[in-house]
Amino acid sequence: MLLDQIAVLANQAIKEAFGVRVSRVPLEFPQNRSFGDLTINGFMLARELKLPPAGIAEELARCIGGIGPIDSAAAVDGYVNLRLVPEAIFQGSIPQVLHDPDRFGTNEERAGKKLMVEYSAPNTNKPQHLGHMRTDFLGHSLSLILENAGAEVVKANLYNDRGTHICKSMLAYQRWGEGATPESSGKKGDHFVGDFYVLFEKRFKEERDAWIEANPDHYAAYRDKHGKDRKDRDVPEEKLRTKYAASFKDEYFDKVDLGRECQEMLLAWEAEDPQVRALWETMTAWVIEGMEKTYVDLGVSFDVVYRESETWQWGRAKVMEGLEKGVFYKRDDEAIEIDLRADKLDKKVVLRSDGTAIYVTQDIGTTIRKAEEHGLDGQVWVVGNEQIYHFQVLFKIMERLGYGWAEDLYHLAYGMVNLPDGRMKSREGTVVDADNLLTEVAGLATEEIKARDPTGEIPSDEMEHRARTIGLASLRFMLLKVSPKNDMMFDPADSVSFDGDTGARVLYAYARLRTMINDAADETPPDELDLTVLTHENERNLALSILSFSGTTARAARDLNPSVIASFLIELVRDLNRFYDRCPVLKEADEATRKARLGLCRAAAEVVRRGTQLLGMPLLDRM
RNA sequence: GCGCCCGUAGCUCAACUGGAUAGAGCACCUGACUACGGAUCAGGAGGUUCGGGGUUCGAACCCCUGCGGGCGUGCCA
Repeated sequence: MLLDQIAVLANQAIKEAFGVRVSRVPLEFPQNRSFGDLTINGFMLARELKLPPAGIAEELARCIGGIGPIDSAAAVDGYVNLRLVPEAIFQGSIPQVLHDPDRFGTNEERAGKKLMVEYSAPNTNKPQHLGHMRTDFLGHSLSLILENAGAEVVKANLYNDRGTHICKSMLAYQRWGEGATPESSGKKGDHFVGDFYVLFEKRFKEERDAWIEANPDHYAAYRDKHGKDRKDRDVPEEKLRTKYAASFKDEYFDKVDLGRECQEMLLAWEAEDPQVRALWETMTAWVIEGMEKTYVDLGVSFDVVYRESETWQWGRAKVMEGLEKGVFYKRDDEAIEIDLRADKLDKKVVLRSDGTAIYVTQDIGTTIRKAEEHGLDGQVWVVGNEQIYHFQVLFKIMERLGYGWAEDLYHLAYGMVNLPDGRMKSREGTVVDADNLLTEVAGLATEEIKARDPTGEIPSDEMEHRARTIGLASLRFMLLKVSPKNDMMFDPADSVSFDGDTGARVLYAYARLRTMINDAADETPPDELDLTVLTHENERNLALSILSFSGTTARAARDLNPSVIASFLIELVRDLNRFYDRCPVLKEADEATRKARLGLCRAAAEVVRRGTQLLGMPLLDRM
């Protein structure tokens, strides 16, 4: 590899000039290309060499200029800006890519590690929405990025298929479903069940409001207790009402028939009541069937699927072991707890006083089981940032239990997806449904394709295929280009824009390359190309962009961050478009130049393919 | 109350974790060879990086403080 070679040369120069080798040569692509092709950061070297940066840069520039692929070196403000021999840049990129495209851009960042990535973790009572799409895409892309970094990755999903929320839709169906099925109603299973979940919430609210109406004293009591804030001022009536109503969710759930029945149903489920279980089996199967269809449409997949209905009891035995080891202790009320205050966390109950499991109990069991079953070196959870505290607690518990791999557990806490008019609330129907969104975006892509196909030659099934591919790629790219940890804004109107920094632009660039390569029908082996004819700045920049791919994939793996790949693709595509604009390929008269440029195009196409592959984006040969 | 996260161009986001002149896209303005596919390219305008202190050769990034927003703080998930 060219970059490795330069790093070695630089280190030799450092040895000659300063008498010591450095642990890592800080070789970077400069943020501004006018500085040079590559740059060595003298400030970084200064730390290790304990000498002033400017002096280091000047000395190093003197030693290294003109050696091998380095054409010239200039010391500027503590940096050593390198200008490379053009042929080295092209030889270092084009044949490198073409000889083994699938190897180009792989790295050793996670070599030999076996890792599990858990993502999606849906509730099996409603269809997926935009928020799920972020974890679906992030988790899937991350798995690909880690594999590319040498890891063996197990993609895991966990269906949250038990609990109160599941009983809600079951109860609503039991009461008002009239024996309908997804087939009889013509709905996808997850949507069918989700509608009953919404219906439950609606009816529950009605019953709750009626109950409040009939029991004014109850609200009065609540007001007496919560009506003043800490500074003894009156809480505004409207706000108090809202809080009061919200408190029904748990505290007063059993005051309303529907709520009480829901709790009874959960108990019946846990007691394995055959009727309840039968209903549960049926409805869960409907949802899962619908959901798995959505996964196919989204292009995500899993190697193993856990179900909470199976895992929820796994943690008990582990908690008991921990109790014996003294990691946990039993409180007076029989609840089992851990005190994490020494680690800046709080006390946390890990098993209820009645011996039943809670969320952490389940996760304690599942985490250990996963590690043991699959012999994992580490685990990653792609879960929203509202659960940061939960994972801090979980990881600390693993550490206290003495698992060596505890330090290789990582919560990739992604931010919320907001809409222009606020946040999504499933109860208020302000969610963006995944299936609908896919269809909608595909529809808009169809318009764009038609606008470019005035003769209407594209057959309808091909049209459908292209539209869905463009739509999916656009959504993937849009959700992945933002740094995972940050909250993001999703404007549905923008999601269908095909100009600018979009997935469609990347697809377009690729399709353009493919048709060009096809039309050329030139299979000259890379070694037979005369690359010395490539002299244009735009050719050079494109090749440099290609060279930066490996560093990018390594960084993505190191930081568990797909967005750096997205940024890379945007820059690569920009360089590509600039290249096209100034450097004719098929129309080029000189045969050697035409072949060399075509080689550059073939290499670029492979890198676009590799990059999009890591984001899980589908591609098209024609658009 | 306490804890964590965030605040960068009108809008949506970057900035390789402390390094050069803070960069893209959208929107706005001006241009481009009858276009190897114009879903493009060239250019313009747009910034006190929320305010105020500090740390150092150097700060959007670290520390303190104030303001604004989000999320947590369950024997819920």
